[in-house]
Amino acid sequence: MSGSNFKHDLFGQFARVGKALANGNRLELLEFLAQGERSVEQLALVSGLAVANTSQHLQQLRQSGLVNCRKAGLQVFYKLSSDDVVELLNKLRRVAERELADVDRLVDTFLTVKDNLEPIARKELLERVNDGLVTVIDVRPYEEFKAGHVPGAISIPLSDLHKHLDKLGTEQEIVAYCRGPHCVLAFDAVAELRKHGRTARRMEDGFPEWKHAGLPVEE
Amino acid sequence: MSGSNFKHDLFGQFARVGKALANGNRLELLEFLAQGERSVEQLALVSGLAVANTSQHLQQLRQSGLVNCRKAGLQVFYKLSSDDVVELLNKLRRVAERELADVDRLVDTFLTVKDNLEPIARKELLERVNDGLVTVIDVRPYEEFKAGHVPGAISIPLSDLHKHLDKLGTEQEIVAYCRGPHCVLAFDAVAELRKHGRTARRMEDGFPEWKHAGLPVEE
DNA sequence: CAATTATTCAATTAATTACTTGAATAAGGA
DNA sequence: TCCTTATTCAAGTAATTAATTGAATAATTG
Repeated sequence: MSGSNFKHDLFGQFARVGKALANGNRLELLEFLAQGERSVEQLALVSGLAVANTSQHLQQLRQSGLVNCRKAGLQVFYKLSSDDVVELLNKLRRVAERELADVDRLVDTFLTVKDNLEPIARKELLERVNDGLVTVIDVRPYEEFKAGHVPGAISIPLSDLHKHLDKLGTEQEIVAYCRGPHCVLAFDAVAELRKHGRTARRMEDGFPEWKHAGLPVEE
Repeated sequence: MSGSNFKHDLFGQFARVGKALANGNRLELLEFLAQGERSVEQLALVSGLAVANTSQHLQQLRQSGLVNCRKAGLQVFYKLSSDDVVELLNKLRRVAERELADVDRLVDTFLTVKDNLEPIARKELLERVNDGLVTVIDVRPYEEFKAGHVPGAISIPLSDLHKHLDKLGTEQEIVAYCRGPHCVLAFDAVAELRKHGRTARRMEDGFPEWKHAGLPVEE
């Protein structure tokens, strides 16, 4: 029986799970799913992928056993299939962060996937703004800021960020926001700020969602 | 800097590690490397890949930070870059196994075999060896046996098993072990032995784990 | 120095994967 | 019943990846 291909099949099966982790978009979907159950549409929005494409990625994840789904009315909700998957993602993230930190052009301080992904909630931000604990910056183009913004926020379009760095102290936490969950302006702003030693996070979603949640708006 | 899509880069970097895990042959190489440092040639031999191909896989693994290497004379020795990698592999294995257990077509071939081949725990084995109740066979290549093995075990490389069948009586239980939890040598050996009417089981995990557990080793 | 050896490089081919597009389901509401 | 909506399917193209081959590097040995 020594000529068997059990071995080959076995590692092939392992690799199916590996393959599921081999694509940045799928990893992003998994990270969002780590926060809870989500519909296909939500996931498409947040990842910036086409719906059909998102659906296909999700099916791959399902076939490799990392997620499962339930249908509720018109929507299909996906979630991670077990805590093992969360742990697997954590390990993967740790290895990626630790190993790529030295080698790569992306400096260690901002290759922290989780921090970049875990934005500050709107309510928490509102409290902190009221207590004067954070500096909020609006990194959208000035026109959009003028049309309405989070109270107390200052306008620093991403392209001008470097000019305003000295205004932003290293003590107080900085929170950046932009157009919404699939806008990357705030991601890049946070990366830039961290590179210069500031403590920075993204705000949950973006201004449209802030306004839609009925929170105060300044014009 | 601000023109770059940081978010995209972030997950792209993250996926580099995922991609390294996306191929059965690379996973097999990693499993062997989990046992310790190995030369390219050794790895090629054990995995059945061409040397050039092995070398290329190893370079991919190195670029994703999972392994590193040192040159000693003519040879290049690769090893896992940290314990985090071992943990990552363990998580991957667990998730993959859980998935294999319920769903798949491979269930018919490999997994039902696996179920039939419930391994014997190391401690239990040790007791039985001491009481002379079992015959322990080491089915790894002779070189590996020579470098250290379970006390009292006899070396029967899988490829030679058929020649030694008559030595192995039908009365006493036979326990086979190999390199580790995903080395299939012992699986195949047990399958072969059972086919010939012997009572056979695998030992839990393999020799590296036995040694690591602080159990006695014979050289 | 020439020959040997282990490994890597470079170029080719075959296979797999990602994304897009437009159509098909399937559930719910008008 | 027909319309709308969320999701999936299927087909095509572009891009990436795996394996093979033969040549190129280095370190060692005779």
